Amino acid sequence: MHINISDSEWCVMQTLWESTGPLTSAEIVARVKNEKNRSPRTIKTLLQRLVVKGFVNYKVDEHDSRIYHYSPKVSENECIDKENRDFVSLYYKGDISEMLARFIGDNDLTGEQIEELTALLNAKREEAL
Amino acid sequence: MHINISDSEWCVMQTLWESTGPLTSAEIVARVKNEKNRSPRTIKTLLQRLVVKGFVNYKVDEHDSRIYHYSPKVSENECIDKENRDFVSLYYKGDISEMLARFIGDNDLTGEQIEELTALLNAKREEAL
DNA sequence: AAAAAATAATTACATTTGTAATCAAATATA
DNA sequence: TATATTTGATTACAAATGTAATTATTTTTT
Repeated sequence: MHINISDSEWCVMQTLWESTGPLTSAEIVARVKNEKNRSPRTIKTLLQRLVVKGFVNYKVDEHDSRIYHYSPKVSENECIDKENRDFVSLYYKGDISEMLARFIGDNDLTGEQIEELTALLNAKREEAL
Repeated sequence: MHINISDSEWCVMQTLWESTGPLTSAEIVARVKNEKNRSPRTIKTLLQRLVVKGFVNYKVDEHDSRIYHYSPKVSENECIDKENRDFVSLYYKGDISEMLARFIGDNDLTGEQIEELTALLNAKREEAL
Protein backbone atom coordinates (compact mmCIF):
# COMPACT_ATOMS: atom_id res chain seq x y z
CA MET A 1 0.00 0.00 0.00
CA HIS A 2 0.90 3.61 -0.32
CA ILE A 3 1.72 5.28 3.00
CA ASN A 4 0.44 8.78 3.25
CA ILE A 5 0.10 11.74 5.60
CA SER A 6 -3.61 12.14 6.30
CA ASP A 7 -5.30 15.51 6.55
CA SER A 8 -5.43 15.43 10.33
CA GLU A 9 -1.88 14.25 10.56
CA TRP A 10 -0.84 17.12 8.33
CA CYS A 11 -1.61 19.61 11.11
CA VAL A 12 0.84 17.84 13.38
CA MET A 13 3.53 17.84 10.69
CA GLN A 14 2.86 21.54 10.22
CA THR A 15 3.61 22.15 13.87
CA LEU A 16 6.84 20.20 13.65
CA TRP A 17 7.91 21.96 10.47
CA GLU A 18 7.22 25.35 11.99
CA SER A 19 9.40 24.65 14.99
CA THR A 20 13.11 25.41 14.93
CA GLY A 21 13.93 22.38 17.07
CA PRO A 22 12.44 19.12 18.33
CA LEU A 23 9.24 19.29 20.36
CA THR A 24 7.81 17.18 23.14
CA SER A 25 4.32 15.81 22.73
CA ALA A 26 3.07 18.33 25.27
CA GLU A 27 4.56 21.15 23.21
CA ILE A 28 3.01 19.75 20.08
CA VAL A 29 -0.38 19.50 21.72
CA ALA A 30 -0.04 23.10 22.86
CA ARG A 31 1.05 24.42 19.47
CA VAL A 32 -1.08 22.45 17.05
CA LYS A 33 -3.60 24.64 15.34
CA ASN A 34 -6.67 22.94 16.63
CA GLU A 35 -9.79 24.63 15.31
CA LYS A 36 -11.52 21.27 15.29
CA ASN A 37 -11.01 20.99 19.05
CA ARG A 38 -9.40 17.61 19.06
CA SER A 39 -8.55 16.16 22.42
CA PRO A 40 -4.88 16.00 23.41
CA ARG A 41 -5.18 12.21 23.21
CA THR A 42 -6.15 12.50 19.61
CA ILE A 43 -3.19 14.72 18.78
CA LYS A 44 -0.92 12.19 20.44
CA THR A 45 -2.43 9.38 18.42
CA LEU A 46 -1.78 11.30 15.24
CA LEU A 47 1.80 11.86 16.36
CA GLN A 48 2.17 8.13 17.08
CA ARG A 49 0.91 7.25 13.66
CA LEU A 50 3.31 9.65 12.03
CA VAL A 51 6.14 7.91 13.87
CA VAL A 52 4.89 4.50 12.75
CA LYS A 53 4.49 5.73 9.19
CA GLY A 54 8.05 7.00 9.24
CA PHE A 55 7.35 10.71 8.86
CA VAL A 56 8.48 11.66 12.36
CA ASN A 57 11.55 10.85 14.45
CA TYR A 58 12.15 11.15 18.16
CA LYS A 59 14.94 11.14 20.70
CA VAL A 60 14.41 10.11 24.32
CA ASP A 61 15.07 12.85 26.88
CA GLU A 62 18.34 12.40 28.78
CA HIS A 63 16.82 13.01 32.20
CA ASP A 64 13.27 11.80 31.91
CA SER A 65 12.99 8.66 29.85
CA ARG A 66 9.26 9.17 29.44
CA ILE A 67 9.74 12.34 27.48
CA TYR A 68 10.44 12.17 23.76
CA HIS A 69 11.66 14.99 21.58
CA TYR A 70 9.99 14.73 18.20
CA SER A 71 11.17 16.09 14.90
CA PRO A 72 10.09 15.71 11.26
CA LYS A 73 11.90 13.06 9.25
CA VAL A 74 10.69 14.42 5.91
CA SER A 75 10.85 17.98 4.66
CA GLU A 76 7.80 20.14 4.22
CA ASN A 77 8.98 20.83 0.70
CA GLU A 78 8.95 17.27 -0.52
CA CYS A 79 5.63 16.59 1.17
CA ILE A 80 3.95 19.61 -0.34
CA ASP A 81 5.40 18.67 -3.70
CA LYS A 82 3.74 15.32 -3.46
CA GLU A 83 0.40 16.79 -2.45
CA ASN A 84 0.64 19.29 -5.28
CA ARG A 85 1.24 16.59 -7.83
CA ASP A 86 -1.60 14.44 -6.53
CA PHE A 87 -3.95 17.41 -6.57
CA VAL A 88 -3.23 18.51 -10.12
CA SER A 89 -3.22 14.97 -11.30
CA LEU A 90 -6.63 14.11 -9.90
CA TYR A 91 -8.55 17.31 -10.39
CA TYR A 92 -6.84 18.78 -13.44
CA LYS A 93 -5.61 15.67 -15.26
CA GLY A 94 -2.09 16.94 -14.69
CA ASP A 95 -2.66 20.24 -16.47
CA ILE A 96 -0.94 22.71 -14.17
CA SER A 97 -1.57 25.63 -16.45
CA GLU A 98 -5.30 24.99 -16.43
CA MET A 99 -5.27 24.79 -12.68
CA LEU A 100 -3.39 28.07 -12.37
CA ALA A 101 -5.72 29.78 -14.82
CA ARG A 102 -8.71 28.63 -12.85
CA PHE A 103 -7.36 29.86 -9.54
CA ILE A 104 -6.32 33.20 -10.97
CA GLY A 105 -9.68 33.64 -12.64
CA ASP A 106 -11.75 32.65 -9.65
CA ASN A 107 -10.06 34.50 -6.83
CA ASP A 108 -9.41 38.01 -5.68
CA LEU A 109 -5.76 39.00 -5.59
CA THR A 110 -4.27 42.17 -4.20
CA GLY A 111 -2.31 44.45 -6.50
CA GLU A 112 0.83 43.39 -4.75
CA GLN A 113 0.12 39.72 -5.28
CA ILE A 114 -0.63 40.32 -8.94
CA GLU A 115 2.72 42.08 -9.36
CA GLU A 116 4.55 39.32 -7.59
CA LEU A 117 3.01 36.62 -9.73
CA THR A 118 3.59 38.62 -12.89
CA ALA A 119 7.22 38.95 -11.94
CA LEU A 120 7.44 35.21 -11.45
CA LEU A 121 5.95 34.63 -14.89
CA ASN A 122 8.39 37.12 -16.38
CA ALA A 123 11.24 35.19 -14.85
CA LYS A 124 9.79 32.02 -16.34
CA ARG A 125 9.59 33.69 -19.73
CA GLU A 126 13.25 34.67 -19.60
CA GLU A 127 14.21 31.23 -18.48
CA ALA A 128 12.26 29.63 -21.32
CA LEU A 129 14.29 31.47 -23.96
CA MET B 1 -20.88 14.02 8.94
CA HIS B 2 -19.55 15.68 5.85
CA ILE B 3 -20.45 13.84 2.67
CA ASN B 4 -17.74 13.96 0.10
CA ILE B 5 -16.71 12.66 -3.32
CA SER B 6 -13.78 10.33 -2.74
CA ASP B 7 -10.79 10.18 -5.06
CA SER B 8 -11.96 6.99 -6.74
CA GLU B 9 -15.47 8.27 -7.06
CA TRP B 10 -14.10 11.41 -8.69
CA CYS B 11 -13.12 9.41 -11.78
CA VAL B 12 -16.71 8.32 -12.22
CA MET B 13 -17.98 11.88 -11.82
CA GLN B 14 -15.42 12.93 -14.41
CA THR B 15 -16.89 10.48 -16.89
CA LEU B 16 -20.38 11.77 -16.26
CA TRP B 17 -19.31 15.39 -16.54
CA GLU B 18 -17.52 14.71 -19.81
CA SER B 19 -20.59 13.18 -21.37
CA THR B 20 -23.16 15.32 -23.17
CA GLY B 21 -26.04 13.14 -21.98
CA PRO B 22 -26.93 10.49 -19.42
CA LEU B 23 -24.93 7.25 -19.48
CA THR B 24 -25.77 3.68 -18.60
CA SER B 25 -23.55 1.87 -16.13
CA ALA B 26 -22.09 -0.14 -18.99
CA GLU B 27 -21.17 3.05 -20.81
CA ILE B 28 -19.62 4.47 -17.67
CA VAL B 29 -17.58 1.33 -17.15
CA ALA B 30 -16.40 1.55 -20.74
CA ARG B 31 -15.51 5.23 -20.55
CA VAL B 32 -14.02 5.62 -17.10
CA LYS B 33 -10.33 6.34 -17.25
CA ASN B 34 -9.17 3.27 -15.45
CA GLU B 35 -5.40 3.24 -15.19
CA LYS B 36 -5.72 1.45 -11.88
CA ASN B 37 -7.49 -1.45 -13.59
CA ARG B 38 -10.48 -1.57 -11.38
CA SER B 39 -12.98 -4.29 -12.07
CA PRO B 40 -16.32 -3.26 -13.62
CA ARG B 41 -17.93 -4.30 -10.34
CA THR B 42 -15.86 -1.76 -8.52
CA ILE B 43 -16.83 1.01 -10.89
CA LYS B 44 -20.46 0.12 -10.39
CA THR B 45 -20.06 0.23 -6.63
CA LEU B 46 -18.55 3.69 -6.89
CA LEU B 47 -21.49 4.73 -9.06
CA GLN B 48 -23.92 3.32 -6.50
CA ARG B 49 -22.26 5.25 -3.72
CA LEU B 50 -22.42 8.45 -5.70
CA VAL B 51 -26.16 7.89 -6.09
CA VAL B 52 -26.54 7.26 -2.36
CA LYS B 53 -24.46 10.31 -1.55
CA GLY B 54 -26.65 12.42 -3.80
CA PHE B 55 -24.08 13.37 -6.41
CA VAL B 56 -25.63 11.33 -9.21
CA ASN B 57 -29.15 10.95 -10.54
CA TYR B 58 -30.69 8.31 -12.74
CA LYS B 59 -33.74 7.65 -14.87
CA VAL B 60 -35.01 4.15 -15.56
CA ASP B 61 -34.99 3.14 -19.22
CA GLU B 62 -38.43 3.15 -20.84
CA HIS B 63 -38.04 -0.25 -22.44
CA ASP B 64 -35.74 -2.15 -20.13
CA SER B 65 -36.42 -1.45 -16.48
CA ARG B 66 -33.05 -2.91 -15.52
CA ILE B 67 -31.18 -0.20 -17.34
CA TYR B 68 -30.62 3.16 -15.65
CA HIS B 69 -29.46 6.31 -17.32
CA TYR B 70 -27.16 8.15 -14.95
CA SER B 71 -26.32 11.82 -14.90
CA PRO B 72 -24.49 14.16 -12.52
CA LYS B 73 -26.63 16.00 -10.01
CA VAL B 74 -23.89 18.48 -9.15
CA SER B 75 -21.80 20.56 -11.52
CA GLU B 76 -18.13 19.98 -12.09
CA ASN B 77 -17.58 23.64 -11.38
CA GLU B 78 -18.96 23.65 -7.88
CA CYS B 79 -17.22 20.41 -7.02
CA ILE B 80 -13.84 21.60 -8.24
CA ASP B 81 -14.38 24.86 -6.37
CA LYS B 82 -14.84 22.91 -3.19
CA GLU B 83 -11.76 20.78 -3.77
CA ASN B 84 -9.75 23.89 -4.58
CA ARG B 85 -10.77 25.57 -1.35
CA ASP B 86 -10.02 22.49 0.72
CA PHE B 87 -6.63 22.12 -0.91
CA VAL B 88 -5.48 25.70 -0.41
CA SER B 89 -6.89 25.74 3.06
CA LEU B 90 -5.06 22.64 4.23
CA TYR B 91 -1.74 22.91 2.45
CA TYR B 92 -1.36 26.68 2.13
CA LYS B 93 -3.33 27.96 5.10
CA GLY B 94 -5.67 29.61 2.65
CA ASP B 95 -2.98 31.66 0.95
CA ILE B 96 -3.86 31.30 -2.72
CA SER B 97 -1.13 33.63 -3.84
CA GLU B 98 1.52 31.58 -2.10
CA MET B 99 0.18 28.44 -3.69
CA LEU B 100 0.23 30.02 -7.14
CA ALA B 101 3.75 31.31 -6.65
CA ARG B 102 4.91 27.87 -5.64
CA PHE B 103 3.36 26.17 -8.63
CA ILE B 104 4.69 28.74 -11.05
CA GLY B 105 8.14 28.54 -9.54
CA ASP B 106 8.31 24.77 -9.43
CA ASN B 107 6.98 23.81 -12.84
CA ASP B 108 7.85 24.12 -16.48
CA LEU B 109 5.41 26.13 -18.51
CA THR B 110 5.38 26.59 -22.26
CA GLY B 111 5.73 30.08 -23.72
CA GLU B 112 2.10 29.95 -24.68
CA GLN B 113 1.00 29.05 -21.18
CA ILE B 114 3.10 31.84 -19.75
CA GLU B 115 1.46 34.34 -22.08
CA GLU B 116 -1.97 33.08 -21.23
CA LEU B 117 -1.42 33.34 -17.52
CA THR B 118 0.18 36.76 -17.88
CA ALA B 119 -2.86 37.90 -19.80
CA LEU B 120 -5.11 36.64 -17.01
CA LEU B 121 -3.08 38.54 -14.45
CA ASN B 122 -3.25 41.66 -16.59
CA ALA B 123 -7.01 41.33 -16.68
CA LYS B 124 -6.99 41.00 -12.90
CA ARG B 125 -4.86 44.11 -12.62
CA GLU B 126 -7.30 46.13 -14.69
CA GLU B 127 -10.19 44.79 -12.72
CA ALA B 128 -8.51 45.70 -9.43
CA LEU B 129 -8.33 49.37 -10.38
C1' DA C 1 -41.76 -21.91 -21.34
C1' DA C 2 -37.04 -22.68 -19.81
C1' DA C 3 -32.50 -21.22 -19.79
C1' DA C 4 -29.19 -17.67 -20.28
C1' DA C 5 -27.66 -13.07 -19.75
C1' DA C 6 -27.66 -8.54 -17.95
C1' DT C 7 -28.16 -5.21 -14.38
C1' DA C 8 -29.10 -3.03 -10.00
C1' DA C 9 -29.20 -4.10 -4.99
C1' DT C 10 -27.15 -6.16 -1.23
C1' DT C 11 -23.46 -7.97 1.27
C1' DA C 12 -18.45 -8.49 2.19
C1' DC C 13 -14.17 -7.30 3.85
C1' DA C 14 -9.64 -5.28 4.66
C1' DT C 15 -7.49 -0.74 5.23
C1' DT C 16 -7.35 4.03 6.47
C1' DT C 17 -8.91 7.76 9.11
C1' DG C 18 -10.78 10.40 12.95
C1' DT C 19 -11.37 10.32 17.55
C1' DA C 20 -10.35 8.76 22.00
C1' DA C 21 -9.83 5.71 26.28
C1' DT C 22 -7.11 2.45 28.92
C1' DC C 23 -2.69 0.35 30.35
C1' DA C 24 1.91 0.29 31.88
C1' DA C 25 5.99 2.30 33.25
C1' DA C 26 8.65 5.99 35.05
C1' DT C 27 9.08 10.08 37.79
C1' DA C 28 7.73 13.56 41.05
C1' DT C 29 5.52 14.47 45.36
C1' DA C 30 3.59 13.77 49.89
C1' DT D 1 8.40 4.71 50.66
C1' DA D 2 3.61 5.09 49.05
C1' DT D 3 0.91 7.75 46.03
C1' DA D 4 -0.16 10.73 42.42
C1' DT D 5 1.04 12.26 37.96
C1' DT D 6 2.85 12.11 33.49
C1' DT D 7 3.79 10.09 29.17
C1' DG D 8 4.29 6.69 25.63
C1' DA D 9 2.10 2.15 24.13
C1' DT D 10 -1.77 -0.43 23.31
C1' DT D 11 -6.45 -1.09 22.40
C1' DA D 12 -11.05 0.54 20.77
C1' DC D 13 -14.36 1.68 17.62
C1' DA D 14 -17.24 3.86 14.12
C1' DA D 15 -17.13 5.86 9.54
C1' DA D 16 -15.07 6.20 5.05
C1' DT D 17 -12.73 4.10 1.25
C1' DG D 18 -11.10 0.77 -2.13
C1' DT D 19 -12.14 -3.31 -4.07
C1' DA D 20 -15.21 -6.90 -5.29
C1' DA D 21 -18.56 -11.01 -5.02
C1' DT D 22 -23.27 -12.67 -4.43
C1' DT D 23 -28.28 -12.20 -4.97
C1' DA D 24 -32.42 -11.05 -7.01
C1' DT D 25 -34.88 -9.46 -10.74
C1' DT D 26 -35.87 -8.63 -15.40
C1' DT D 27 -35.13 -9.39 -20.32
C1' DT D 28 -33.64 -11.91 -24.09
C1' DT D 29 -32.72 -16.02 -26.39
C1' DT D 30 -33.40 -20.76 -27.45
